[in-house]
This record gives sequence, structure tokens and C-alpha cells, in this order.
Amino acid sequence: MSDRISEAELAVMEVLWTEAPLTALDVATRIEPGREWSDRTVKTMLGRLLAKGVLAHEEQGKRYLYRPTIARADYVAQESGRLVDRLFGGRAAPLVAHLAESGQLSNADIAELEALVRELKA
Amino acid sequence: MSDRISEAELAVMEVLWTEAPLTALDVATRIEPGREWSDRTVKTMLGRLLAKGVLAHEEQGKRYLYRPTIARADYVAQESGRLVDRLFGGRAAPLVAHLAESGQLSNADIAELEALVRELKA
DNA sequence: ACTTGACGACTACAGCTGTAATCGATAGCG
DNA sequence: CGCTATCGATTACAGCTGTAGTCGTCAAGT
Repeated sequence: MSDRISEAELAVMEVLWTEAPLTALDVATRIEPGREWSDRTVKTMLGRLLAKGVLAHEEQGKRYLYRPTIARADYVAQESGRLVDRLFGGRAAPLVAHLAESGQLSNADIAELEALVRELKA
Repeated sequence: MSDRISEAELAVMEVLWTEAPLTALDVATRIEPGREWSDRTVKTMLGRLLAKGVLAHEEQGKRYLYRPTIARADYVAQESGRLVDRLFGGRAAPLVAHLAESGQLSNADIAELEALVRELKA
């Protein structure tokens, strides 16, 4: 249940987080453009994701319909946590500080953060 | 210059970001405890990091002294950016919002963020 | 019923990763 | 001056990843 999702596999998960259940070919046609994959490749990914337990499939005639077994928010939380642990000693504020220092926060981001902080304090 | 640093390799980089230059064995003895590596393994990592261009070495007698060629802050910026791109559509504020929602921000973090935001607006 | 096409299952294979072991040169010890 | 301990360099090898190709089956069309 706890195998990691690789970067290529993530492209498949994103499709199924957006719309599910889907057949293998439906997933293939919805894979983000720019990633030119054969449908074979997509099927391999689906198989691996099944093996990792993050997808389930149900039969529909001779096809399968795939759907995620984990929520995107949970995945995102896990990955964010990993980054924070690995690079910031487990504390989130230094990450934000770092994003700020390295100029990766736009003015819109800052405004949004301000609103967020106000909300968090309440 | 742009090969990625793997997770195990990162343990070696952390040592050298803390103290450099060091010999291979010095690195091995300073590897974070809990990661029980033979010195062979550490040497393999050093070799790969050299090949990836993120370490340099200079001769000292029959040994080498290793030192990073990239700053930790740059690495951290790159990895943070990757996460934000992959999971938050390149926008940092949603990451913070997510950390907040998933309860990964302590009160201290929030206070720190508030100070940060105030500073960013100035 | 035979053929053909659509599917899933299995197989392929090179490059990266984690985790070392072996080889060859060299330098210090005796 | 020869033996042994050290080093770096090279090699090993299994599991994961990216990117498919092949095989066998079953159903639909002719």
C-alpha cells in the first residue's frame, strides 16, 4: 500500500483524479499533451499502479475501468511532507521563507498568503 | 550539470554542505546515523556525484578531498520548485494553503509566516 | 465457422538507484 | 626490498523507471 508513485505514473494518476472511472484507452487519450506515449506505455503504468495498490479496476465487459484508491489531497500531503522533512528539517515555515527568498512568490501569491495567514490566526 | 541528486546521494551532499572539504572516509563517518552504509557505498555515491558534476575533488597525497560545487540553497530552490510545479501548477500559495489545511503548520509556523508576509509586503 | 481486431498479460531492455565487492597501484612497515 | 594495508577505479547485481513490443484469447463481423 505504500509504494511510491513515480513521476511518469503521476501523469496517469492525474488523469484519473480528474475523471474516473476510465478505460485504459480513455486514460491514454487524456494524458497531458506534450507527453507522447503509446497506449502500451499507459497500460504498463496502469498495471504498475494497480500493483502498487493506488488504483483499482473493475471489469466492464472485456475491458477494465480504472479508478484511484487514494485521494489526490492525501498524495499531495504525503509528498509535501516528504519534501519538508528532507530539506527543511520537518518544519514548513522555512520552506515558505525559502520560496520567498528565492523569488518564487509572485505578488498574487503574497496577497493570497496574507489572506491565508489572517484566516489561520482566526 | 543538471543530473538529479537521488535520495541516498543527498545524505552525502548534506555531509559536505555541513563541512568541506572532506576525504571519502571522513564523509562516511559523518553520514547521518541510522543509515548504516559501508564506506564502499559512500565511495560509490561520491563517484556518482562527481560524475553528475555536483562535487569536485582535489588530490591530497593519495587521497581526494571532496567539496560541493553547488550551494544547498540552490538545490533546495530547485527541488521546491519541482514540487510546486508538479503538484500545485507552479503556484506556491496553494502549497501553503495545503500545508495549512492538512494541519502541517504549527502555531509557531503560523506566527513565522505572519512575520514573513509582513516583511514581503514591505 | 474463420478471420481479424481489441484487450489484458507477459516480456524486453536500457538507464538510474541502492548497496556493495574486487582489482590494481602505491606507500609505509619491517 | 618485499609484504601488506589503503585508496581510488572498475565491476556487480537486483529492483525501479521509462518506454514499449509480443502473445494468447475472446468477441464481432463476414
